[in-house]
Amino acid sequence: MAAHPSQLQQEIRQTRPFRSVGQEAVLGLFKTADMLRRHFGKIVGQGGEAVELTLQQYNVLRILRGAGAEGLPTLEIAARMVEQAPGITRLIDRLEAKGLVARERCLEDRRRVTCRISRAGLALLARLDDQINRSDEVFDGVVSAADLKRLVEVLDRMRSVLETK
Amino acid sequence: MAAHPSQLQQEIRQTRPFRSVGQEAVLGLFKTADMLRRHFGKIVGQGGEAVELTLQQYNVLRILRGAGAEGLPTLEIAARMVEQAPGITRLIDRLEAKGLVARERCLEDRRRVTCRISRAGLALLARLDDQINRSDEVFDGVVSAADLKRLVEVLDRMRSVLETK
DNA sequence: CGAGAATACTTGACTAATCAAGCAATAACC
DNA sequence: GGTTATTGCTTGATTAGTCAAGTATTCTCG
Repeated sequence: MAAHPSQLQQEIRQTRPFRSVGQEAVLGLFKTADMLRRHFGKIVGQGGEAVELTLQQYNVLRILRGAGAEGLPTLEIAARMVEQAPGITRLIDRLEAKGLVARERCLEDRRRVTCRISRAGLALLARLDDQINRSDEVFDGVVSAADLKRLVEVLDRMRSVLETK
Repeated sequence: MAAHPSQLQQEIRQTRPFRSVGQEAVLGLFKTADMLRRHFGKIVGQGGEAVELTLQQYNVLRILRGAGAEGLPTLEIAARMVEQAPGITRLIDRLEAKGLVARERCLEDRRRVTCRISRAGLALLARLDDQINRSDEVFDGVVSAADLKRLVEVLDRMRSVLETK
């Protein structure tokens, strides 16, 4: 059974078959995520001039836009990131240097630093919204809504397993 | 419908619902891949001493083990990587420095550099095999083989879309 | 066979990620 | 109220990733 090589096998020019579906799923996940990262990275990384963002920086701005005027402390941002960011301080340093985020020490708890998105940050996000929203729907027509929903559920279960590891 | 927040929404502490299933799938993919990367990265990154690997370095070694004694030219390795690696030369530099890979100029075409895995490289992979194979099956019991297969297919379709972008 | 294009890397300069250690502010406990 | 622990970052050192430009070798075609 399954004598012909899978699509992924061809993509990475692998002659031997995968050891298991589990392995193929893991590698497929890596490769798909990598391509997606590059796709979205290209969008946020071409603001021209000095307003190029990395995906992580973009994620911070999105989180801060969602948080509104009261802002969020640094580590709360880290906790909300899609991808872990141990270097959150310097990540935000760079956003502050570009004038996209403002920081100030929190008065109630002086250990904390409250971060807020600036007007320039909001403007930049607004400029990117269209392209990003369109890209979020890049799979429409190729993968059905039902399949996407199943995908989301499977990914949820996968992360539950990984959380404990 | 869907009044309660999704698992992913809770994970990233997002109050607003996602704009679409497409968006949720993309973010879920990023987050799952990030967790998987860290999980596998921990395995290959703890060889102790000076034999710690990154996932990318590990991938190169796996490719070279598969290629056998005749080895592979540098850019052919790059083409076979699961995740793109523009810095392939220096990636292999580091493997060579650790004595895990040997390189030599190809005689038929002197532009090429043939890379081969060393005995030490093979030994290192052998030491990691068990843990990696077990991790490839980390989802067994949580995600059915049928679901994994569907996942693989959906990911294949996603990458087909992204290839042209 | 000789000029120009293409291939296969390599290098330099810069940016970003990672881990461990450190420091100041607050909380918890006796 | 004084010590200890915890929290919330910050910094330093190291490693890795990215893009553009450069070099050597081979290929193509008149």
